[in-house]
Order: sequence, then C-alpha cells, then structure tokens
Amino acid sequence: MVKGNHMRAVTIDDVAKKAGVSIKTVSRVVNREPNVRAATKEKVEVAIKELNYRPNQSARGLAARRSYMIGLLYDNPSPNYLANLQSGVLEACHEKDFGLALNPVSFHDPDLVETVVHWVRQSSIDGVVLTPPLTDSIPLLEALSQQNIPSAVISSRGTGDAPAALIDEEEAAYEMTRHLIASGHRDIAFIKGHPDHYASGLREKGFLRAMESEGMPVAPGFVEQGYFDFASGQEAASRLLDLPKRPTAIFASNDDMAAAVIFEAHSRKIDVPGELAVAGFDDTPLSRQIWPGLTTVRQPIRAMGHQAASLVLDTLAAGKGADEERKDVIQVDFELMIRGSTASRR
Amino acid sequence: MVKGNHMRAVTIDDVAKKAGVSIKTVSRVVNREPNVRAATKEKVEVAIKELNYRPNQSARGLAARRSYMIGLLYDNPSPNYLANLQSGVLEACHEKDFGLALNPVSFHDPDLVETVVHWVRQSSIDGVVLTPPLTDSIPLLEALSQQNIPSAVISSRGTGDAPAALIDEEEAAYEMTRHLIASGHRDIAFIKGHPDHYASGLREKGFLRAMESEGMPVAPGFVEQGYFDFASGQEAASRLLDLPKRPTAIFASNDDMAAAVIFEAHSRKIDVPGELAVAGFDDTPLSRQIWPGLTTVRQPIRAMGHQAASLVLDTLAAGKGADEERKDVIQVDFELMIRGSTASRR
DNA sequence: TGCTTTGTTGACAGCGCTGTCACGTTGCAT
DNA sequence: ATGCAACGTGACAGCGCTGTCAACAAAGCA
Repeated sequence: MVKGNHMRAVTIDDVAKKAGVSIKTVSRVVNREPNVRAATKEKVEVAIKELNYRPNQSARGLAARRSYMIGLLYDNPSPNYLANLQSGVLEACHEKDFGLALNPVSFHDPDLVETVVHWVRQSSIDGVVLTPPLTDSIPLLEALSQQNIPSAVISSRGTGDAPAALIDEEEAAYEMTRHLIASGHRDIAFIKGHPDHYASGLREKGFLRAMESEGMPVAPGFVEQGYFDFASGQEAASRLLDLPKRPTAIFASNDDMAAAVIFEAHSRKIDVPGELAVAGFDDTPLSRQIWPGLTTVRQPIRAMGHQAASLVLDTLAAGKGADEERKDVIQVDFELMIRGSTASRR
Repeated sequence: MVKGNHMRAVTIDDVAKKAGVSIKTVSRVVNREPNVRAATKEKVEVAIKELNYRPNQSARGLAARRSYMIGLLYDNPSPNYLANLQSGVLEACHEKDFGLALNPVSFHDPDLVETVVHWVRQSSIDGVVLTPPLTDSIPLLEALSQQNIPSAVISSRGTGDAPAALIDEEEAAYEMTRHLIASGHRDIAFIKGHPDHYASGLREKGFLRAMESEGMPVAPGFVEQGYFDFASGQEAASRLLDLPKRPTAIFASNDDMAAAVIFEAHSRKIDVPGELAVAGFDDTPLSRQIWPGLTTVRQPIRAMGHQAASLVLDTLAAGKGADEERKDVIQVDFELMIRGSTASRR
C-alpha cells in the first residue's frame, strides 16, 4: 500500500516562480505593503489564486516575530452569542490570513490580567477581541494597551477607550419600552441584566428614560435584578407575578430571561400576551422557538464580531503597533423584532 | 512615554549555554526524546526553569513541519452544539499544549475533500476532529487517512473506521420510545432527522424497533421527514396534526424540531402534554426554556468533544503518525431527561 | 541636460527550532 | 581482551518567511 502522497505544500517560492517575480515581491503583495506596481501586484495575485497559496503561519511568525493570530477572549457567554460572534471574527481573520486563538477566561479571576498578558506574550498574540463583561475591565484594557496589544471590544464598553463595535443599547431599550407603551401598557416591569455587564445599565437607563418621557411612574418593586440566565429570570418573574398588582408587561434584559418569564407565566396559567406582554433582548433563535414568539431586539452579533476583528486587524496592518489613537467606534443598527409575545391588547 | 520593554525572549541557545550542552540536547529534553542521560536532562531542566524558557511555537512548527494544532471541522451546527463541543475540544488541546484551528465547511461543497486536504496541508494541521455530518463522508475520511492525518469523529459514524466518541443513538431512541409507550401512548409519530446525518437513521431504527417490540404498528403517515431545524419540524408537525386521526405523542429527532412541534401545538390550542406528548433529542438549553419542559435525550457533547480531541492527540503523541490502527470507539452514556412535555396521561 | 528624489524590485541573512547524520562512549557477549 | 551493538551528544543544514539594504528605473527639479 502506498503511503500518503505528501505533496509538498505550496510555498512562496512556487508563487514567485509562477508570477515571475522574487519571493520578496510576493511577500509584499501578501502583506499589502506599498510600493508594488499595480501590474506586478496583479500577476502575483493571479498566481496566488491559481496555486491556492496560503502563507505558512509558522514561517511568517518566526520571521516577523509575531504569530499572525488574534485572540478572542470570552467569559462564559451564551452558546448562541459565542457561535455567532466567533463566526464573524473567524471570517474577518480568514480574509486577512490571520489565525484565531480562543481563550475562555473568568472575569472574576483575580489573576485575570496577569493570565491574559502572559498568554498574549507567550503565544505572541498580535491583538485581541474582547467580549462582555471583559470589555468593561479597565485594568485589563490598560494592561493590553500598555503591552502595546491592539484590541477591540464588542457590544458594550464601559469607561475604556478601545475601538468598539456596538449598538446603541440605551436607545434600543428606549424604543422597546416605547413599543410596549404604544401597545397600551402602563404597568411595565423591568428585569435588569448582569451587573458585571456595562450594557445592563444602559438598557435599564433606556427603559427608565422611556417611562419618564411618557410621565409614567415605575411602580415600586417593578425593577428586578437578573443575571442574564434563565434561572434568575424565572426568579425575578416569580417575584413580579406575585406582586399584589402585577405588571401587564415585563421587559427582560435578554431573551433567556424573557423566555423564563413566559415559562413562569405559562405555569401559572397566565396568558401571554393576553394578560402579560413580554419583551426580550438579543433575538436569539430561542425567541422564535418558544410560543408565543418573543418580541425582542435584534443585534447583528455576527457582523459585530466581524467589525471588531477588522478593527484589530486594520490597526495591525496600519500602525504595526497600537500607538496612534484610532478610537473608532462602529455603531451598528439594531432592530425591533415584534412577535406574538407583545401582541396588541384588546 | 517608554515604549514596551523589548527584552529579547529566552531562546534555546540561552538554555543550552546555561546548561553547558548543545541546543540539540535541550531540544531533546523539551520534546521528551529518549537517549538523554538523566544527569544531563536534570541540568537542562534546571536551566529551563531558571530562565523560564518557553519554546517558540512558530520556530517549532516551522522546523518540524507541524503546527502543533488540531483542526475542528464543522458544517453549520447548532450554536449550542458547537459551543459545547468546542469547549471540550479546547480543553483537551490546552491540556496537551496544542492549539485549535476552526474550520467551518460545507458538507455539500463538491470540493470539500480538496478544500480540507489543502487546508490541512497548508496549515500543517496535525490532526482533525470531525462533526456530523462530515463524519459520514467516506471520501473525506479516506483522504484524511491517506494524507496520514489522525482524525476522530464525534457522535455518529457511518461506515468509516476512524476513532470516535459517541453514544448509542439507536438505543437512546429505543428507550425514549419505550418511555412514551410506558406513559400510555399507542399512536406515536416520529420526525426523522436530516438524511445527511447517519445518526438520523439510527434514531429512526431505535424508534421502529421499540414500536415493533411492543407489537405496535406505526400508522401510515406517522413517520415524517425533518431536517433538524425548527422550520422543518414545524412543517412536519403541521402535517402530523392535520391527520384525521392524529398522534397522541410525537418523538422528534432533535430538540429544535420538538420545540417546533410544541410551538405548532400551542398555536392550535392543543394542550401539551394533555392532548399531545412531545419528546426531543439532545437536551439543549432550549429544552429547559420552553414550556412545558421538553423530555429529551441528554448526550454529553462537551465530554465527547474532549474525548475525540484526546483520541487525536494521543495518536499524535504515540505514533508520530497514524499508522498503527487504533480504531478506538469511546461510547459514552446518554440519559433520558423526563420533563413536562411527556407527563403521564390521566 | 545632469542631478536628486522617489518608486519598484530582488539578493541575502537570519528568525528559533528540529531532523539527519556522524562521532564518541558505553555495555555486553564473546 | 575484543568486537559490536546501543547509547548519548553535537554540528549543521534547512523549514518558509520577513527585514534590510542595495540596485536600478522613473520622475521631478534646476
């Protein structure tokens, strides 16, 4: 039996030969360096495409003393969030011939900063993308910046000044609340998100602002603490529905908690949306898979992941360092997804 | 402001000098190669510790023509599946100081095999973990094996002979069906999984075997085709519930489709589980977040990911190649999760 | 026109490590 | 003792790429 045909991988030499230029020129094209004549560039690009050439990361890393990888840091996100985000980040990396290194960490790890910095140095990670709530850890952001590691944050950003891809959380919550009000609700309760997440505060602010702008008081006990997970949503819902005069609508800071509200309502034989309207935030698949469909805010996580990764990669390509302040903030559009759970009251 | 302190990293030369040996000997110690005298090894290890030396992965990868990375191949899995699996795989990689490279591909891509082989070759991926339905592509498995790339498959495996981490799908479906029967159901319908997935057939087989073993005929039209997604589940449910004599229980091949059945039942005011019992497969979070809670089969995806990755990594460590046939099959336990959606009939 | 400046390209020297091979040193059977 | 494995070690040549610098061409300027 013939052993595997170990055809040599396509190298920069092959491309250079095919394009009739030196390997250095190929290198220039690959790395988008300036000062390459358009015609030459074209030739090289054709050769690259024809041979389906991909630069060898190890060789690149060794020669350039970097890893050509960016890191994605996350702390126990919802599977859906992670999968979508990662898909976008991965795509951006792929476009720029970068690799992606995943690093699940714990926000409450006292050695978080040290761990991350060590990891970055150890693996020569060229840049990182942070997800909430890590995005709001000033010490972490500072350490990264001090190490000269370009980074970008997703979704929220507290007082940091890293580039970010996010939506206007407050405005989204504001509009959702107004939708509830427009549907005829006055007694609207709110379930807050995890306090570690800066965005939680923004969503709450949006809710309160909408209520206030309509001159509608928020009844005592109508704002409950949640932690973004189903269980905490269920507890909050339970307390809310136990209230002597219970709300006619509940706006939960994310879909999992909103689903919990619906679950709790169902098990108490409270009709949704007849007796209780429910709104969530995130537009997870869950929101379409429960009955009734959940009214929620859609944020394009995948696109945001792509944007954030691109911010990092562009910084890398441009400055070769993170010196120049490029405090970009890419604000993407959210969208209210109106479904059965807030169908108009009769 | 001082720019980052660019201390030169500790290299193998530093260690060699300090230990008074050649760099090759240091390399031997680092790679646990045999034929190094204990005393020498000791000296080197001390030097490594004192200098806090870490081998440069890029250099290692370049010289050894491997990447010290394994790949995870997947085709559009559910976010939950991916996140869990990946978490397990990542953990296994971390334990062995390996990196993980993700590669989303398309099962129906006519160039699938070529794409994957090229990717493996170009990035010097040392081994791969496959997820369904890629696990069932004989051409892919063969190409991988021919390229001498150790691989392991997750969940299902068709006629291939790669190492695998899986559950007894048929037995699980069998037991679930028996649970339904034990709960008093006779008119049980089944929604099949995606035909691309080998496991779909196994689940159906388990269902049919249970029905047969009880001498219960499966009514015509009681087996519907589904594709693992919510929409197809909804269509199948719709047809099933339109039947003149509709089933009293529906067993869907996964949770998403089961959720769709419940959704459809709800919107037709059919009480679950009173008038219709529903069972799923996978134990996704969704199964706990809908009302009523979904009876389903739990399979430890995360653990299976860990196992599969370990299979690959062990092969790598052992043979330096995938020559010796080590057709391991790790069968892990599933568990019936009985929840509200199949509560006993009165 | 001659001379500088700017743009474009390639030759070449490593980056830090591992594979190969050759050399010296043991241990063990004769 | 003697021969011959097996063991232990190091010299050296790359792995595929990028940084540096020098060569040369084109363009601008006096």
